[in-house]
Amino acid sequence: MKLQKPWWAGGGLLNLTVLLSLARLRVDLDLCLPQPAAALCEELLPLCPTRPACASSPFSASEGWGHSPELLAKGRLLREVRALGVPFVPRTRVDAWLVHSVATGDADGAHGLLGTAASSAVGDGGQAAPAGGGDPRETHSSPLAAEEEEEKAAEPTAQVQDTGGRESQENDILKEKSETVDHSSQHEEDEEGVSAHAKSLQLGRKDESKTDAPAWEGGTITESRNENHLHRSDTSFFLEDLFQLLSSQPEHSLEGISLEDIPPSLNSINASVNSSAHHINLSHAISHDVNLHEAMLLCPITFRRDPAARISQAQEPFLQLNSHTNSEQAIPAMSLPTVDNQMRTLTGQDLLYDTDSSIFDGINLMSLATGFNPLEVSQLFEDPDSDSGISLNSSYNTSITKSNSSHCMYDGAVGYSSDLESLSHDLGAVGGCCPEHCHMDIRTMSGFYQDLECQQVFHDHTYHLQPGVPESLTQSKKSQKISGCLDSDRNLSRDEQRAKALHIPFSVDEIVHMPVDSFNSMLSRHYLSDLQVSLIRDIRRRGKNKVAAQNCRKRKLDIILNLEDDICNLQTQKEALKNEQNQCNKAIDIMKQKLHELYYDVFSRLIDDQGRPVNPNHYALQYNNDGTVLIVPKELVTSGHKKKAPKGKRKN
DNA sequence: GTATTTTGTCATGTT
DNA sequence: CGAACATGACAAAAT
Repeated sequence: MKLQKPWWAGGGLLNLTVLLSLARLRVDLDLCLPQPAAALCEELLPLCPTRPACASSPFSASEGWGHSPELLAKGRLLREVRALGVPFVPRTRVDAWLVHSVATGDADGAHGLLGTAASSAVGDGGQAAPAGGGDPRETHSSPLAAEEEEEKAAEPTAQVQDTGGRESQENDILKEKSETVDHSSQHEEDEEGVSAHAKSLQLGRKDESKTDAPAWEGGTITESRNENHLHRSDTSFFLEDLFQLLSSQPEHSLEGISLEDIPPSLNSINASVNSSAHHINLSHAISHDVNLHEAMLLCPITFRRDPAARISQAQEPFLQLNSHTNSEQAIPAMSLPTVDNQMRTLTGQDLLYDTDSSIFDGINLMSLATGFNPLEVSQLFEDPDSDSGISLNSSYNTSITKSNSSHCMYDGAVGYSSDLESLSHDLGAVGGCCPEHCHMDIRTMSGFYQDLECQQVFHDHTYHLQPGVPESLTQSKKSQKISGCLDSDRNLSRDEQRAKALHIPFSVDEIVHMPVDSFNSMLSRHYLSDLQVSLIRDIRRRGKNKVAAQNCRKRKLDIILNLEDDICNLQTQKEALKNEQNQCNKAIDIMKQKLHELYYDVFSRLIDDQGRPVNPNHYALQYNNDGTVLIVPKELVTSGHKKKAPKGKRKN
């Protein structure tokens, strides 16, 4: 059951009203409806009057809904609901919404469409309510509606105080609406007869509202709601809920709540919403479900690592708001003061707060629908290492059950953390190494938490941290505290640990660096077992070998560095030799050129017997050892037959 | 989670 | 021959 990314996720306008309602309905549908019905719910989403696309005037028929294809499509979809076999029961609120949606616009079209949908429902034996039977304005005209209005005017203060109050109020409103609908329905019963099924549904709704109100006081709001959601098996109920929720949010917006009562983090959302959709009052939505996950998430953020966290300013009101909600419920789960729990919670905060708020709502609503504790579900998202919700779930259960036994606090967290497991592994045994340490910490912190008992939500498992302490410091202290059990042993080398285990009365340094004579005399002077002597010799051997290895590596490194230096020197030398070679080549070229010029100069001065100039191409100069120079034909020179020039010319 | 570096250790050879 | 040392190889820890 995974909430897919919806149409609103990418936009700047976050319609929480629709978001929350649809998220819940999707959960419900996924749980209870056949798949086509859930898909149909998806199809119905765009029809939401508060959707940004038509949010400019959600209930203005002339702008958004009068003659709108959405309305016609809605009628088509209503027919499809029935065609899918979903026992859709168009109760008065659905009809009321339809009528209300088109009341200011094309009433005829609305009635026509409504008649189409309703008649289809009637044809199936469903309860087809008259179009005007459930008109909210008519409902409000009733005495009960008047009371509702009065309550709405009188209750904002209570709504600001806690989210549970808002929920209970909402439930009261729903109940009263249901009762109001009942009144109208009873009139309809006389004419058309109300199905017992619809009655049971309404009774179920009443029960739900009855159980919800005290539920939060008892700290089991999620459980009660879960039960209700799980017991919902009638799909028509949810389809009606869809329409009801799509339509009722603007009507039931809690006008008494000002934006100041909304945390800044949500005010920003509200501001963006208000900027583009003036008719959407998000107060109701915000006070409805968001606070549930805020209650679940914000309290632990007191210890957030990042002081610049964007929610830091919003925490305090929620701490007070939600502590009532969770404190009683959370106490059984509080006895998990494990480091890893804290880490998980904190990292989970980071994760969760960087996550789209829709996921929170999804979590929360999933929890409502599936029976998971919100914390439990959130932990599923908290654990970055976990790829299995099952394992987390089991871990959670383990921690709860074991912590209830009030034994060593570490017991409850055994299943939580691979880190802790590894730590325990390194310790040999956490409880074995420093149980006193752990219990001492718990005892010393108990007073602190008694002070915070009514303020802190213990659910977050971070109660063992002192607020205000930066998490980085706390983490380091935590790791030090944990490793403190180990430090005495863990900082020792293996040989030192072995020597300590065998109670060898010498230090490793002594054993290793002692001269051989002293070493032998030391062994002879002390009565040592063979095991001890063997270990001492091993320690000495390993210690010396360790030093030797270090020296060897150092030496090797030096050799490498020297070789690198040699390479550099040789490269420099090579470059110098190359330059020298180039200079020599240049000198040779110059000399060749001069020789060539001289050659031709000599031939230019030579003449043969007839007084003609000697062609240098046919003759060459031959230098003899005695210093004489002969003019030799080239063919004789090349053939190796060195003969004196027959002409015996001499250089002038 | 992987790749690289550092470190400790062992086996073996040399001095 | 034994001790000390040197060094390659390997694995574990650290980065």
